Amino acid sequence: MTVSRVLRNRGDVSAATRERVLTAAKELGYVPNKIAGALASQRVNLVAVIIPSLSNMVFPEVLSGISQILEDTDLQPVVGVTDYLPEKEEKVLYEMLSWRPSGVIIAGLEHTDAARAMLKASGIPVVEIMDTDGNPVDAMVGISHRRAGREMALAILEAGYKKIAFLGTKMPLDHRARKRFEGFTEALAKSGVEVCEREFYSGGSALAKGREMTQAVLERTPDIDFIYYSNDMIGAGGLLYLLEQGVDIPGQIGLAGFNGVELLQGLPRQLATMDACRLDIGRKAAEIIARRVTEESVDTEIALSPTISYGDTLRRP
Amino acid sequence: MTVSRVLRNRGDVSAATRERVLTAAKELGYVPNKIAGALASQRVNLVAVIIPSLSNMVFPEVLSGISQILEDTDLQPVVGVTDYLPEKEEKVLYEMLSWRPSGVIIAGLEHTDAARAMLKASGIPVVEIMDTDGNPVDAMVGISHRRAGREMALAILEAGYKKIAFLGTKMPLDHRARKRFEGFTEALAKSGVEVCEREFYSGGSALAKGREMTQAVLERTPDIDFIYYSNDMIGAGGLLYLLEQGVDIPGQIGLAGFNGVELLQGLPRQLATMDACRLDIGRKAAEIIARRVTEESVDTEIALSPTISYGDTLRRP
DNA sequence: TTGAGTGATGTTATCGCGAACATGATTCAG
DNA sequence: CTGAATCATGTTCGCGATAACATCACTCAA
Repeated sequence: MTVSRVLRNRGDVSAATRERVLTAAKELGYVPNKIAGALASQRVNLVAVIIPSLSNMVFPEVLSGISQILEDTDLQPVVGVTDYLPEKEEKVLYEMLSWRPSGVIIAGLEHTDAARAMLKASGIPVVEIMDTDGNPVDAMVGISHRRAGREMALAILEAGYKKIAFLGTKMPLDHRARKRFEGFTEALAKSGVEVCEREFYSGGSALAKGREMTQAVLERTPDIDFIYYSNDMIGAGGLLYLLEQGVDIPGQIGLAGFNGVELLQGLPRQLATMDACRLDIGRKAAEIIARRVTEESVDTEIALSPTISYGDTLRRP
Repeated sequence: MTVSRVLRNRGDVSAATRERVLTAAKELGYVPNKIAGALASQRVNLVAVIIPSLSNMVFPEVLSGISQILEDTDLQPVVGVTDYLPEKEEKVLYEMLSWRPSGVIIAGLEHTDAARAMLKASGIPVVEIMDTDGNPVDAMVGISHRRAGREMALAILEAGYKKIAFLGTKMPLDHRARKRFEGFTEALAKSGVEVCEREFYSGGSALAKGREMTQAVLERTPDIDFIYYSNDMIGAGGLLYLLEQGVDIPGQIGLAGFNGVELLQGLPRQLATMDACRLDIGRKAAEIIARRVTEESVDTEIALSPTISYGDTLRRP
């Protein structure tokens, strides 16, 4: 018992015994068994973080925001990856919940019924992140992708572009990309404009895909004057390709991506984009969990507002 | 007890009761408590994976290799990030070991004494990955970065380059980058060549840094004819910069990076590089853990051989 | 001198499950 | 028809810590 007190800095222990315990522990290479500790105390200092992918760069950044905040608490993030598959999300969630974490941060608002039920039944704080177009189980932090698509559409129209193409990922599973696309086409439609070309990819090097798709749509429809990419990586690929072709950007063709990834800073031209507030989303989500764990109550719906960065590839209004 | 048997598919349970249990569990939203299960069975199906960073792209790929293999077992990876800090590594390791995982996969061979002691004392399989220049606590899977540096040096010399610069990360904490650099300079020295310029960065967008540093060294030493970058991202930045400047590559200046990242495929020219076998490292490491957990004994030292890819930026021999 | 207060340490029960063994029912070979 | 094997289910105990309470020694004010 005294050992337990020393190792947790709890209760009164004389300096002498504390010292003895500490040296003995070091000597024996003793590592306390958190499993037993958690079972006895009914507390687990883990926060389940469930995201679709680690190779998207977006998610490591969210994670980094989460870590920043949790580092000042005794909570620890544990990551699960779903590969954008609802069934895998359900499985991962089940696995994580069976460890009785102190909270869950999960990407997206779309989950299987079973997953949603588990989240509700878990009795722990749940923050759904990235997206705010929908109803959260508990709390949510993110941006409206529909609005992001709309705003980009308006900026493009305002800049005078008319023949607009959309290049993106195959979207059945990426709801946020889908919502951006929907918002985008909606806003164009209101001005009587229709996307004149669209192309979707999956897998492969995004940069290379951006090139290929850009080339493909321009071959089919040479008079395109704007291309909206569903992410910056393929946008960067397209930008590199068009520059090589000697196309005047943003005069002849304008370009925009989405995410505001750091990578863009090294490109020959700054691609127009929209910041997805990734770091902030992670931080805010972690804050909600941290507060909730300490019994405070908090705002549960936070919609951040991304702003357009015009870069060098979209004429300013 | 019967419930336990049903939920773990162990022992005999009649189809009827199994059914009853399953429906009851679903109805109640029952999620078994792994904490108690682990405590009772002394088995935890987690594998601790400890890596320096998630934003390096190298590590997500290693992780993906690990996941691929572990998916066919009942093991699950749990990731800890150290930010290249030895003390944080120690802390993360301690935290993870206190959950009594079934195995540890940890990047690098350099750890604090305490960390090494914990690994030894843990009594579970430990695989140190990425690097083979040193002595593992238990098993190791990786490539020799020293040799990678040497081989690149030889290829460069063979191609006839003479004024060679090195651009990389600030290395005190990135031992693998350091070893590559050491192998590189060593091999050059054997041919009486010395690196004529070197520059190190930390933080920021790697692509942008690659540009800046390339510009900087060329301003200082305009007659450089080869630049070896410690990773592909800064190499890509340098490549983009030099192409903009209208430099003849690989005639006037040759370039090479390291890692073989997918990104390169979308660049205007293919950067010379060396594959770090990331996916393979992850797979092999996971295999070792999986085998060991099932009592099989396995090879414990696996050195993979990366090969040079000449791309378009290094003259072929 | 006393007894309340505090500081340091010990004791016991408990967390929710699984291992090991126990039990009762059924099957089946000889 | 019997005894052994098999199947289905139940019982008991213990995993390694913590919560809650208990104990004992000591201090100090009234």
